Order: sequence, then structure tokens, then C-alpha cells
Amino acid sequence: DAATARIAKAAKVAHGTLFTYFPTKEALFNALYVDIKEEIAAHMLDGYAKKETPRDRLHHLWHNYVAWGTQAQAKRRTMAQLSVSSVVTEAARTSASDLTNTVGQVFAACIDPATNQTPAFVAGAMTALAEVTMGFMLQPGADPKAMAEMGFEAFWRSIGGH
Amino acid sequence: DAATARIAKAAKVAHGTLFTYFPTKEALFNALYVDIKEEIAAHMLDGYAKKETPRDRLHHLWHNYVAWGTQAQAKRRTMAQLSVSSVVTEAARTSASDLTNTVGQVFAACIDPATNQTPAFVAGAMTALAEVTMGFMLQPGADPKAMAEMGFEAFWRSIGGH
Amino acid sequence: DAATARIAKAAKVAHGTLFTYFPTKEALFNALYVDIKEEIAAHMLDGYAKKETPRDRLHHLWHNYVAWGTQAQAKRRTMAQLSVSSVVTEAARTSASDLTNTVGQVFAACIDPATNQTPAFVAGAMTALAEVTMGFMLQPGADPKAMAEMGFEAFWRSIGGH
Amino acid sequence: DAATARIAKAAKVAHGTLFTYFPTKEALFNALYVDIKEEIAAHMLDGYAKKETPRDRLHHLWHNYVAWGTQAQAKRRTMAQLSVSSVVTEAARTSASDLTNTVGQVFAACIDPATNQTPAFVAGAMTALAEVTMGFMLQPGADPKAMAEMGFEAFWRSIGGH
DNA sequence: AATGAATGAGGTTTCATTCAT
DNA sequence: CATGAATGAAACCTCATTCAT
Repeated sequence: DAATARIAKAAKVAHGTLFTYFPTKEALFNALYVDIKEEIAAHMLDGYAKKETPRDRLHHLWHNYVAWGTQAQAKRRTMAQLSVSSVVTEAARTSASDLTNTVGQVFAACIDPATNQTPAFVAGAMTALAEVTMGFMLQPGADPKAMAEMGFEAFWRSIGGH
Repeated sequence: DAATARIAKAAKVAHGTLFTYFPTKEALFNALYVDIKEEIAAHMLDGYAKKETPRDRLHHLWHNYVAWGTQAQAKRRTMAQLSVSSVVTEAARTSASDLTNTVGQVFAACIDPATNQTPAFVAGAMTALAEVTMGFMLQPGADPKAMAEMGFEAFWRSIGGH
Repeated sequence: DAATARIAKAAKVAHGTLFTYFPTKEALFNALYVDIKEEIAAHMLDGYAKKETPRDRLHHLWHNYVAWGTQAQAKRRTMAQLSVSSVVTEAARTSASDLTNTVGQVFAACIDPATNQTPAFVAGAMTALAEVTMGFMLQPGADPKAMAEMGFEAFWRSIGGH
Repeated sequence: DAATARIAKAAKVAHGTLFTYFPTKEALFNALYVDIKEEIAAHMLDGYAKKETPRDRLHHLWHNYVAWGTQAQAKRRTMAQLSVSSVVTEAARTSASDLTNTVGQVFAACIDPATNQTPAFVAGAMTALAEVTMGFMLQPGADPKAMAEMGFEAFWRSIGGH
């Protein structure tokens, strides 16, 4: 349900204008993917202070992430679909910026060597577990705060934290 | 990239024949979703024996799952896209069969009460972590067996196992 | 909205069975056209007695016709569509039976020579005016009996009756 | 026999262009219905002068109508089919313009109170009788002028004229 | 004779993209 | 650079007809 005509309307520009900024729809989607990725990284780092313990640091990232995801549901859904879509290129997927690099460094610094996990795996695990957690946070009758905390504990344990 | 015409061709039936079995493309996708879900449950339970320890049981399910997923990559990809698609109805998502129920019971029986996790969360966490794990298993140069094992350990810890 | 599959279902026969009775859909429609034409003629003549005056005779035909048409609305609608359709052949349109011939003879016998009208024209005029009349008879709030009578008077005058 | 592809071809526009002007085929048919209705009203009123007697006025409308109908046979046929079609909405059927209103006023002004006929009935009767008349006018060997005149006399009598 | 699954041509509609303004 | 009408390929779906049973 993402015809370029509707995208243009939502963006309040003329249909044709889209194509002066993005040569094709695929290019637009790739740009959108990178954009949301940045937005997520920015949100995760918001209010971040280095001095905290590893657990506190990841706790910070986790909560900022699920806070963003449960509020910006449309974007979260878009990201979920783009992530499994074939239109997003490898280049977009591996694109890095200062923000995403910083997030990666936090993961790298918090790894428990005993688990043999890589920063990339930790990042993937966090995104995946957060996604599952958000699904349950948003269910009617759920206690979002408790769910978020429970999800974090699962993530924290999964990467070897005690 | 799933035009009904191409689906029909791949299924070696005439285009119109598709619509004698499924009233709409959406119905076909829902049926496919339920079908793959069944297939996954069947693969997970293959060779399963009750007497094992909880860890052994989940280990069995996990390894059967990633074995299926790394071999049936097209189906795995299809499932990933269907899972985030809006065409799959709530009814299809919550559809249950003997096989899927059995899998759910295994999860329920292996839960650590201290984590407050539900069987549904455990199932979701396993699928999510397995998905991430499979991504790394399939990367060129990776050691799939070691990755699978590492992923399982992460999952096992995430649900409170020691 | 008349797919052969739906026609067969309504007739409570298998879809394919239709084509053992009618070689094509067009043939079926032509047969239906002739059939309804017969049915109309039969209804018009029902209770008909020769001895009446010309006006009484036409009055009889008219009222029997609008009685049929206002009750069998689906058939009336079907006939209206078939009449302007290109699938009904000239042969079907000019097909004659004992019943339709008898109706034609009544018209012929009631013609006012001063008007130069032919029996065919009188028949057409009656059908046309009756159709208009039935439309008004069926409008909510209408007095069907009075409308039918008013319509007959119009028809009777149109063919030169006093 | 009115596929949108053929309509577009006849209109010398691309197939898709049709749908920038009309959201659906039904909308196109409704617009066409209203358009032809207008055209008929315009033709009927062409050369119309108020001062004439009621009979002269109706004579004018009648002859202009059958003149249009016997020349624009395709449109006439289209109108006949649209009139009995279920795709034409009530809104389109009851749509009114200055032209159609004017025609209605002429009918209203020519009504014989003794007949209890309404302007709508008179309009319907005229259209119906004119349709029948045109059928005979166009038959091979017919004298169109005489038929048109004979038809008008029938109509004129039907509404109570002497 | 009756059946209904299978067929594929053809129907309507959507949509990414172009281009004259 | 911005616009939006025009385009036609391609999408989904319908349906009259066939034919093996």
C-alpha cells in the first residue's frame, strides 16, 4: 500500500516531484531505510552518558529503542517490511554513520567474551528481541513497562550478563 | 515479486486454476502462511523424544528449526515477509494445529518461572533469535555449526536457563 | 451479473450440465427470451374470452400483462435487458407460437383503421406503455391500480379508441 | 461489447488515461448516461419557440427526438442499454439540468388534466413511444416520415390531445 | 447424460515513470 | 526545479467452454 502517488500526497508534493529527488521508487525506499536507521540510532543514544555500567548502557539503548518503536509504530512497521524486502540493497543495509557507529561501539564494549558473540550479532539479537517485546507491549491489557523490563532481562541474559 | 501469474507457472497450473483453489491472492497467502507454519512445527518435532531434559528438548527444537531454515531459504524468506505483511489475517496468525500446539507445550514446560516469560514470548524469542542466527550461519566464511550452537546458548540464557 | 456458473447454481444443476442443453450462453439467452415471451403471452390470455368488446379485450390483455410484470419483476427486468441486447437473434425476436399469434390476432382485430397502425406497432406500443406504467406502479406511495388504469387509458387512446 | 480498452482506443487515448478521468467503468457509464440525456434534451429544444400551441410544441420535441434517434443510432442503442442497466445509479437517472428541466416544463404545460397524467409519465410515454416508432422508421421499406407522424399522433392521443 | 475441475483469453484497474508546461 | 496529465505494462480476477470421469 505504498504507491508513489500516495507517498507524494502524504508528503504534500506533486507526484512528479518525487522523481526529481529519487530516480526510482527503489532509491526512495533505500533512502527511507537509511533514514529510519539513523533515526533509531539517534533515539537510542538520546540522553546517553558513557560513564554508566555496561548493563546501564544497554538498558538505556533498549528502553530508548522500545520507546521509539511503540510510539512510531508506522515507522517501525515500515522498517520491519523494508528489512525483509528485496528492494533494500546491501549498501543501504551496511551503511554506517557516526550515530550507528557509536551504537555499534557500545555493543562491542558490552560483549561478554565467554559467549563468542560479535557486535553484529548482539545488535541483531537486540533488535529481534526488542521487536518481539514491543509486540507484547502493545497487546491490549498488557503492562508495557513490565514487558519492556522483562524483555530487557531476556536480552541481557542472552548476551551473557548476570 | 509474486504475481499470481508467476505463482501459477511455478505451480505448473494455468493462471485461472489458482483461483479455483483460492478465491483471492490474499487467501492464497494466508493458506501458505499456515502451511509453512505447520511445516516448521513438523520439522521442529521431527525425532523429538519426551524424556530429555528441558535444555535438550529446546536444543532439539532449535537445531531442527535452523536446519530447516538454512536449507529451505526461499520458504524462510517467504515466511519472514508474510509475517510482517498486512495480508496475513489475525486468524491465520493464531491458527493452531496439533503440531503447533505440541511445540507450544514444549515451550510452556521449559519456562523458568523466575523470568515471568509466557510461552508465547518464548516462542517469539526463539523464532527471532533463530532468524538472526541463521543470517550469520549463512554468511560466507561462517562456521554454521558453531553459529547455531552459539545462537542456542543465547536463546537458552535469554529464557533463564543455566 | 449472469455468469453461466451462477445460472447453473440457481438452476441447481452442475455448471457443465448447462452446456449439454444449450451449446452456448447466447443460445441459452435466446431460449430464455423466447420462453419469457411465451410466458407473457400465456399470462395475457389467461381468462380471456372472445366475446367481449375490443376495449374489454385489450383491457384484459393489459391488466394481465402489468399484473405479471409487477409480480415477476426479475423476469421483467431480464426481458427488458434481453430486448435491447445484441445476443438475442432476429429469429428469436420474430419467433411465433400459437399463444403469441393469438395475442397478435387480438391486436389486429382491435385496430382503428383511421390510425394507419399495424398490429406490430400496436403490440410495441402496448409493451412500451405498459413498461412505463409499471415503473410508476412500483414507485413507493403509488396507487398501482389507479396507475394501471391510467396507463391503459393512455394506451387505448393512443391506438385511436374513444 | 464495451471493454474499457476498446473505449479508450475509440477515444484515442491510452487505456490507463480513461481512469484518470473516471475512477471506474461504472462512473464512466453514468457520466455517459447523463451526457446523452443532455444531448437529447438539447436536440429536442433546438429551434423551439414558445409561442406555438401545445400540440405544436410537443410535435417539435417529438420530431427533433426521432430525428436525433434515427441518425445517432449508436447513441440511441447505448442509451437503451444504459436505461435498463444496473450500473446507472438513481442519482444519474434523476440528474437534472437547465435543458432537461425545460423539456419537463414543456410536458407539464401540455398535460390534459382529465388524464391524471404527470409530467414524468408523459415524458416516459413519449420516450417509449418514440423508441417503438423509431424501430419501425428504420425498417427496410418503411416510410420514415409517415411513421414518425403516425407515432406522434399515437403519442398525442395517448396524453389526451384531440 | 451429468459432472465439476481445469483452462486461458480477456476483463478492469493500478502504478511507476515520463515529459511538456 | 516543480507540476500533474498521460502512458501502457502488468497486476488481479472472471468466465464461457471443454473434457475426462
